[in-house]
Amino acid sequence: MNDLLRKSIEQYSGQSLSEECALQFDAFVFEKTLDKKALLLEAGQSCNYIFFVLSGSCYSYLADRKGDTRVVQFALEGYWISDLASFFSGNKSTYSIECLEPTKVLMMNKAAFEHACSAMPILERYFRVLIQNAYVSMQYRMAKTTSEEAEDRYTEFATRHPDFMQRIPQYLIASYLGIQPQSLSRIRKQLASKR
Amino acid sequence: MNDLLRKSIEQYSGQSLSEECALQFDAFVFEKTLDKKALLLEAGQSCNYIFFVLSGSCYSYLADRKGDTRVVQFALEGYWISDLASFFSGNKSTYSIECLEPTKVLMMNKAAFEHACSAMPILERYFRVLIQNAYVSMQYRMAKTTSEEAEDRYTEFATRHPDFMQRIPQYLIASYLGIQPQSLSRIRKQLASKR
DNA sequence: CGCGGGTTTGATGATGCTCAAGCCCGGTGG
DNA sequence: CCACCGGGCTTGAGCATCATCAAACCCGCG
Repeated sequence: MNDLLRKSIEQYSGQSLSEECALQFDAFVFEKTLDKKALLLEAGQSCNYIFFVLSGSCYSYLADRKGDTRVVQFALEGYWISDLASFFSGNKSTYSIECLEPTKVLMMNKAAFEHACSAMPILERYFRVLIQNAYVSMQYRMAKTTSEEAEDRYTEFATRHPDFMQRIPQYLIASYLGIQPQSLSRIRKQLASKR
Repeated sequence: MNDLLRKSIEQYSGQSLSEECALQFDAFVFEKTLDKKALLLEAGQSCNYIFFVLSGSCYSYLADRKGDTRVVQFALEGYWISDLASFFSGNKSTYSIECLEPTKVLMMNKAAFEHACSAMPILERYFRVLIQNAYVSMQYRMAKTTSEEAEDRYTEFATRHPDFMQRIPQYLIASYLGIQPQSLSRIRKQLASKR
């Protein structure tokens, strides 16, 4: 089993993963390598997999009414990414997922997910905690977004995710934060002159 | 067992609930009745319960840096509400929860939650799906909030939650949508004249 | 009747968007 | 090796949206 994944499982489940479970899990997933700009998922298709990023990076997004892309999530190594609504329901996905760099992912389909979860309680727990955390931080981010202004959102993002700043182009960060790339450029200029 | 709760469990878990499980579950929770404006939780305390609303309504909120309250979630009958980060971690809560009306809730503490989940797989599944759904719709709401403007957010909210509109004061809906009550008033005026 | 919470209305101003142009830099093809 | 191209970042000017400050209004309740 991949080391990043093992660490993730043990960290979030709070339990250690037996060799047996690790082997069993590996049978449920497979690996795929993608070029920069390749799509892991295209909006409108049904999303049949959840993806665990082994190396590289990607992001999910949707098109707003004007056709501009709005970033929903970034995923570097060690993150899961998918369109969960589509994955669980089988309906068409609303998001697309694109690679920012050459990327390696592990893929797991729904049947595998269900089997793995019911066969190994540690996994059921792992995914529950993972989603719980994601939900909690999303709720918090939402409250911040509606109450704070662009500059604060940017500085908070920058301090919470210094690793993202190095590898993700500015215009995508702007989109994620809900501001225009021009505005973000001005904000950065502001901040630079402040200190 | 309360009927609303039974329906909720059966709907989200996709399974029917045995009488035995129902009785077992009831042993894990207790009921409480609160006045309008009473607090189910005060920010800064640790949140020891998750609450299921049997009748009445309430909402969670936090104070932004200016001290204004920002609504995070509404809960009518049949909804769960809590500060999950605090509930699971034991840390101090960032949200407060207040009743909008005289309200009856079921309360379940963390030990009961863990026991119930491990004793009854249907519950583990129920809560996982519940949180999954909450996460998915939160993600979607986030994308909308950063891309659409106040009027669109309001009309979407109004059409998705007609039941909320009847019972929740405007200034709280405004807060939930991230706009000022004055602005919402003007938006409503606009919309009224449009048709 | 008067108080107070919630909603409305008006005037003004700030924040961030739009449209438009220029710049920087890495990649590609001649 | 250089010129060109294009994607991303920057800068400027004008404008729309929404926040802020302030006051009036409405209405249920003690």
